[in-house]
Order: sequence, then structure tokens, then C-alpha cells
Amino acid sequence: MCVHNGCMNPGETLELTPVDAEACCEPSGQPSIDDYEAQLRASVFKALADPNRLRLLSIVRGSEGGEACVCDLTQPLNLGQPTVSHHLKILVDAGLLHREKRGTWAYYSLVPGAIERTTGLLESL
Amino acid sequence: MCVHNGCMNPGETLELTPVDAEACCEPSGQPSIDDYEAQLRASVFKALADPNRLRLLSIVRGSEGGEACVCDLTQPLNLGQPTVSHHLKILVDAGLLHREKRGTWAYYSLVPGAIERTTGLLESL
DNA sequence: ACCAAAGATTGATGAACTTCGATATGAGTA
DNA sequence: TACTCATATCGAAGTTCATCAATCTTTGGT
Repeated sequence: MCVHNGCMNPGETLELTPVDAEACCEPSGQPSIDDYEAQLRASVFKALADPNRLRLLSIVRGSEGGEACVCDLTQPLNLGQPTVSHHLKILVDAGLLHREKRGTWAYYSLVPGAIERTTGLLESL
Repeated sequence: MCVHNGCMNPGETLELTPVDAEACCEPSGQPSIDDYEAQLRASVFKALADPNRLRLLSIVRGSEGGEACVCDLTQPLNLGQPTVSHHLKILVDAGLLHREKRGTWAYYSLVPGAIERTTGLLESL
């Protein structure tokens, strides 16, 4: 059970990081992210883990003025309006899109810095 | 139906990009990624969309020598060995981890440039 | 050849997710 | 007020996913 790399060393009470106090076999390198951080970051990647949502981001980003309303988005994706609304809500909840209602229409745009913040979640793993 | 922004213009046969030849209402900005590209990229984000897989990447990255074997990974995550093997396979299939078998042990390490390539998938949306 | 240990694979179960049709909400208009 | 249109929400159906226990495969040692 994990004896090949010297963990379970009895003489050395190693300085446990706040992360993973119960772990013994993590091979004594850099501390890794804890479960809470992992869940936070995973929730953002979950929002990106659907091809239709990636296309929504792509279309919104490429639209003139940097914004698009739901009626502009249903046809290119070949999805029903409730489904598109659902996906947009997921992207908004993930902090990637911003929603602004003007009159009857709801305009969606990229949250400034959201892409950079997300790439940071990967680079700082 | 999408009449507020001038799509469905009858006089102009617009040069349809290979992407989305059937779309009419995408508001005439930059071309967006097609469904195939979206599925390719989503498959990578799907691999990242699980907290335990993010922790696996984090632990592997932080391990001495940049590699870790399965027995080093099951305990910190508090998951069974088959489950960890399953997650590792998903990360390997996504091109994020490399697997090298030495003796009885399987050592996993980050694929060089994988993180940068993944952030590129986001920035080029 | 036999045994033990590490890791992968299989099959099952419960949860989460995508999608849709139907309906509700809310703003603009006659 | 009544009507229409854009969007959001609800409920259901089908699919995918995470996890586990059990089993198989492979490697090293005796």
C-alpha cells in the first residue's frame, strides 16, 4: 500500500496543508487544490462542457456590438427556444455571460475578463 | 421572427461561411465555430468538468517528478481504485495526461503544452 | 509454475444533464 | 383592457455520467 515512495514515514510528522489533511500518499510535492476549490472550478468547466453552449459563446462574441438576443441564437443552433434559454442561463450562472433586458428582448454579452479568469483556473491548477 | 436586425434581407445573397450554411439570423458579425469544432472542444472541457478530475490534474502536476501512480491518487481523493482509473482514462483520452507503465505501476504525468492548448480553445472562441 | 500486488475492465445503480412541449411572465401596442 | 411577441419556467422523457463491487490482466518475486 504505497510503500514504494516513502510515505507513511513514522519519524516525520509532515506539515499538513489545510488542503487534504487526511491524505498520506500524496507524493510530498506542491499542495493541490482542495475539494471545495475543485468544485468551484469544475462548475465553470461544466458550463463549457457542451457544444451548443460553446457555440453560443462563440456567436455572442462574434456578434456586432458583442451582444445577441435569444431570437438570434435559436436558429443557428437548430434548437428550441426554451433549450437556448436554458443554456444561456447556465452560462450566466457560471459568470461567463451577462444578461440585459431591453424592452421585450434579452441581450446577452460576454462578461469582460471572463475568458481570462477561466483560463486562469486552468493555469493555476 | 428576427426582423429587428435586418436578417432575411432578400436582395443580398450573403457569402455563407462553411460554418452554418443553414443559419440566417446570426447577426452578421464574425463567423462562429461550427458544430464539429464545438464538439471537439466540448469533449476537452467535459474532461475538466469534474472536481475529482481537476484534483487529479492538480496532484499530478504538483507531484515530485511531475508524475504520480494510481496508488498515490486514490487516498487523497477518497475514491475507489476503479473510479480513479476511470477518471485517469478520461484525462488521457482528452490529451491532458500521459500514461507510462513501469513495472507494476502506471505513472501519469501532464502532457507538455496541454494546459496551454486548452486555454487556446477558449481564447479562440 | 505459482502467488501476490497494481491497475484496468465490466456491469449495475442512482444522479445529473439535454431536450422538448406546454405554460407562465412581462413588455409593447391597439 | 385585450392582444401579441420575446423570453423564462415547468414537467417529462431519454441519455449520459460517477461510483462501486467484482473480476480480469499483467508484472515481479519465490
